[in-house]
Amino acid sequence: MIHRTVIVDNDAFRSWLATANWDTMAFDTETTDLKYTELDINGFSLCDGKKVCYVDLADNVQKDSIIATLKHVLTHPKMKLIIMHNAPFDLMVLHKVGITDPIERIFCTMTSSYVIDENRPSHSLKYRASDELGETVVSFTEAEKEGVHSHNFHTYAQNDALWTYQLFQKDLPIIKKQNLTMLFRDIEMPFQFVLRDLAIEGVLMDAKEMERQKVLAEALLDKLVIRLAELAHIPYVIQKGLSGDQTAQCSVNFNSTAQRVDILQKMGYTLRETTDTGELSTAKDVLERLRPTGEFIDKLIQYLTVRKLVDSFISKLPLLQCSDGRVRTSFNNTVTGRLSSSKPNLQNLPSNRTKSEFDVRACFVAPEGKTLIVADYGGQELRILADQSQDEILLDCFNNGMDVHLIAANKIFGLNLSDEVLFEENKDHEATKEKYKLDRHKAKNGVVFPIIYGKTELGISQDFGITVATATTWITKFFELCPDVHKAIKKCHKFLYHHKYVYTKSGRRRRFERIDNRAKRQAYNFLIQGTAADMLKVAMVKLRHLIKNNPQWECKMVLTVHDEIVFEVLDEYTDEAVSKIEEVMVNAYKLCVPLTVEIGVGRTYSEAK
DNA sequence: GGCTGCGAGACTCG
DNA sequence: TCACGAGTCTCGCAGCC
Repeated sequence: MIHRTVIVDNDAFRSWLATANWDTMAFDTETTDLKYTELDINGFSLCDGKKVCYVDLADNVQKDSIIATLKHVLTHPKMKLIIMHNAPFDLMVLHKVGITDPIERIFCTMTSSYVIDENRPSHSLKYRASDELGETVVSFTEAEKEGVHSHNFHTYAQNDALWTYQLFQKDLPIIKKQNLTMLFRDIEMPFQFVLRDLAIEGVLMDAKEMERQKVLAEALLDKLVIRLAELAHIPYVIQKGLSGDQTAQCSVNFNSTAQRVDILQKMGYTLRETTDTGELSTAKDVLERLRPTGEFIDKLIQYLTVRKLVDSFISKLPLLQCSDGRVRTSFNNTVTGRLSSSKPNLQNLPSNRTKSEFDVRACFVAPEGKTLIVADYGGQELRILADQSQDEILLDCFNNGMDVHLIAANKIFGLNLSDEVLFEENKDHEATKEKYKLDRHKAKNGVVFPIIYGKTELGISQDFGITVATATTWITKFFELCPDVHKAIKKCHKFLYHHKYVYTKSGRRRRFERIDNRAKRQAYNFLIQGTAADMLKVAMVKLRHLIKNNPQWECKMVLTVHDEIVFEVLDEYTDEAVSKIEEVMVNAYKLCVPLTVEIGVGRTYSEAK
């Protein structure tokens, strides 16, 4: 039977600690909000395996002295391990109340849950407590009903620490048994502090610039609606708002798929492609095919593009800006080991490669006196492919500075290029690369990656509007060029068939219940993407130490997008930081081929990218 | 008649 | 059945009060 206590004063907390086991403690916080700038602490619970306490800090006059005692505990050399569920969050709360440097030996039971079995329906504490510990779980809303000082709330909070401790006891031996220790202890746990720092920092957003673009975009959308209505012979009205602004409205909503089908058919267009459910599709590639037929399609594509931009980014991002002007996304550690970003998703900001007048990335900026640095791994996935497959041609390319995409284009499309121009150092390389830009791009994004990840000849023929026979030749030619890649993929499938899982060189696993063609594709993709994720995590842990050791830079990691890391740094230290960051990233992870890092700097994310 | 939840379709990124 | 991974928007329908 676990001994439960509720504590409201510092003396009682100290006497609870006097008889507690300091070696290993589970810790959990209760807060008022989820974002760093907005949150305050309501209390925290601790569990040493034998007893559990909840320390109630809401409206508590002794809050400061209790936090000081907590700081003493969490930074004390006697403390060997702090266990948390979703560690970055609790670490962030600690940081907010001034406990910035707790001991770094931690165990996150949410992360252990996913490295042990990424296929669980949920890794949340409540789900695990119910599913694995057989506990009856109460929701936060239910627990909070009678207030944060109620018995129910205290019990709820105590359970969080207790269950976290019990899950730790359950997970630790499994991690050892499944050889997940290196991945968990040496990559994922140090990485929790990187996630904490990202959650604390956020990235600064220029709300004025966002608003300026919004006004322009809304005006353009109105013009487009009017023109579309005219071309389709649909009546429209212009409505005047209270502040003198105008909006155009017509009876057709061009943003509705069903209504688009309707109006296009009325105008005499023939739609052929269908969606998954057999309905007629009006997706962008369908419209692109119709574009040469006139102004209506052209304007419709433009309308849909700008509509998406406004609805998903320009209108929504300001709503999620924190009180200090920064935007704090939630980073989630997911099935492939890659991070994902939500509320808001900052990993899918439009790239502005097409140089449109709207540039969302230009709204993400460095504070006054600072510069943004964007560092990304060049050809990361292909380098990992070279390492994983030990393909002679790929190893040769990367070790001797050859342009692998141009080589692929040369082989697949029969460009008849001389061997010399394939070297990046060659004087004619840049000109050749420019001349065959489209073929190179087509080989890279349309053929090589899709083939590696399992695209079929049918899929490729549909993408390019070519015959299946031609698509088959492309695939054959690619595998003739890189036969060891073909062998590696087959080897992966064979391993998958026997073991029902695959693993990366960092020991990260992905398990499959059913082995079918989809699982085969996912498995090989995982070997590459999962390794890329490990690489990024290792690099970011090392970069965190680099930044810590150079406080004069006032450098912060503010964002990461799969193969890319964004920093802000004091203007005068930009050059120094750039060279050190590059050095750390290039040496972060050992492959059989060298890693390269491309670095851009600028006042905005757009400039630096 | 209005609200909510959900699937579909579409689009953004690496 | 037909490259992998992610999140999120709007539309339009079903079900509920």
